[in-house]
Amino acid sequence: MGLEPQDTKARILEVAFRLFHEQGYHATSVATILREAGVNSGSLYHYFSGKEQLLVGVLEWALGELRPQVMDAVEARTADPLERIFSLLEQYRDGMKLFGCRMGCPIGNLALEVADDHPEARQLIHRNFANWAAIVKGWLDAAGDRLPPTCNREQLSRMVLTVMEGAIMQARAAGNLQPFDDSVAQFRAYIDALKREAARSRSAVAAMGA
Amino acid sequence: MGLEPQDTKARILEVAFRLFHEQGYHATSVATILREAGVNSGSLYHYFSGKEQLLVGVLEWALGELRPQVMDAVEARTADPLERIFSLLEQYRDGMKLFGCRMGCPIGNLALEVADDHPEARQLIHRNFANWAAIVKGWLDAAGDRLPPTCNREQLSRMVLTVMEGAIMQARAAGNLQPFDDSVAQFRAYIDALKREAARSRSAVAAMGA
DNA sequence: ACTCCTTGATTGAACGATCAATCTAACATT
DNA sequence: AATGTTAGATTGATCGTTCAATCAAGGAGT
Repeated sequence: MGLEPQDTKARILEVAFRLFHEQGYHATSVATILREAGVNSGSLYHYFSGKEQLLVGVLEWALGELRPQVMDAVEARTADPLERIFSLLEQYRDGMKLFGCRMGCPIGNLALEVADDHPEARQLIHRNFANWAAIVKGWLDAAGDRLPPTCNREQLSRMVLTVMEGAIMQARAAGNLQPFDDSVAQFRAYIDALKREAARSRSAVAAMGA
Repeated sequence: MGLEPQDTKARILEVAFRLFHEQGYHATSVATILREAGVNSGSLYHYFSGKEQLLVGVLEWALGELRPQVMDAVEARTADPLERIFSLLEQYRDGMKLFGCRMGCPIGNLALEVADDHPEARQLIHRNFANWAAIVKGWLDAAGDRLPPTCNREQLSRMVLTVMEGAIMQARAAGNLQPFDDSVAQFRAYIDALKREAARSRSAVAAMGA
């Protein structure tokens, strides 16, 4: 074929990622991956020693996809660092709406399905989460004194991920976006409270300086 | 046998619930359920038309277990309605710690694994969540004017579930409880902010009345 | 008390389908 | 020729499910 050498492996990874996202890990058969990727079993087992290592490969691949596929779009669309958080949440919301409140977060799904049984996969899921939260923490840092000086921004960045994953889970169960919107509304109320607290802190410092 | 008629069915439900929780739905084979419950396949298919209907049975059974197995313990241990929320979160934390950050919430796991494919199961998962959140909303209502009058308590009760599920997911991925504790700490900061706001609102009303 | 019939529960071997994985042979490029 | 890659039939195990047979228990009729 006229395809370059690494093309088959990339196609396997993309298809596997998509199918794991759509159906879950256990519900996705190797045969289905092969069929949809247009690849024979020999090729798959040439690149991956088994289904479990394919999962590992997918999670490693996902690590590199987060920034270009998700975060760059958010940063391009929204300049304000705090609003970027809600822009990110809205982007996941759009995805949910597009798929009829299905599928949700590909990493989150795998976290609950395979984390207990596959240590290597668990570690990579953790790194995907840490990667996600680290970018959000960058935005929180960029917010400077718009957040209170006492605010633990690493903690808060994890909270953002918590809200997103919990909100998605409930939206899937409900079959509609209301639990998602409710959670985001409450989280915005929290951020607003933090902003007001920071404003009081700033004016107190200003009064001190005067 | 000396066993009453419904004993076999109950044993199947309990074992299936436990195995779905430990391993997930797809990863649990009917054969394993049969073996661990000490039941033959014919008996299972006498009570349930298939694995999918067994899942439905498990979710219906879980509906009735929430209050006696989970919520009653919280209400007995903690009287203050707002603190009951954190007592509930701590109870799930204890469970996670006991199992080495594994398993997590049985309903949450099924939500992400089967909600898309089994409409009847999705609806029951939703009812389990709604049941959980409704009890929490009862506590929020009982908090009276310790929360701001503008506070949407139904929204907030969903937020509590969001925090728990998101926190559990990250704790499983990390293999430790820090993301869980971080999320709860942030949520406590939010509740504290709401309490302060309510206090300001009360004193304002008092000033009006004076 | 005795037999007959029904009912619901249980047994466990067996089924076809599908699972992940393996194998050898062939292909492409260098 | 050597190496890396692909083709695709094939393996044995396991999957969810079926089904004819068995068992225990309880009326109904005599």
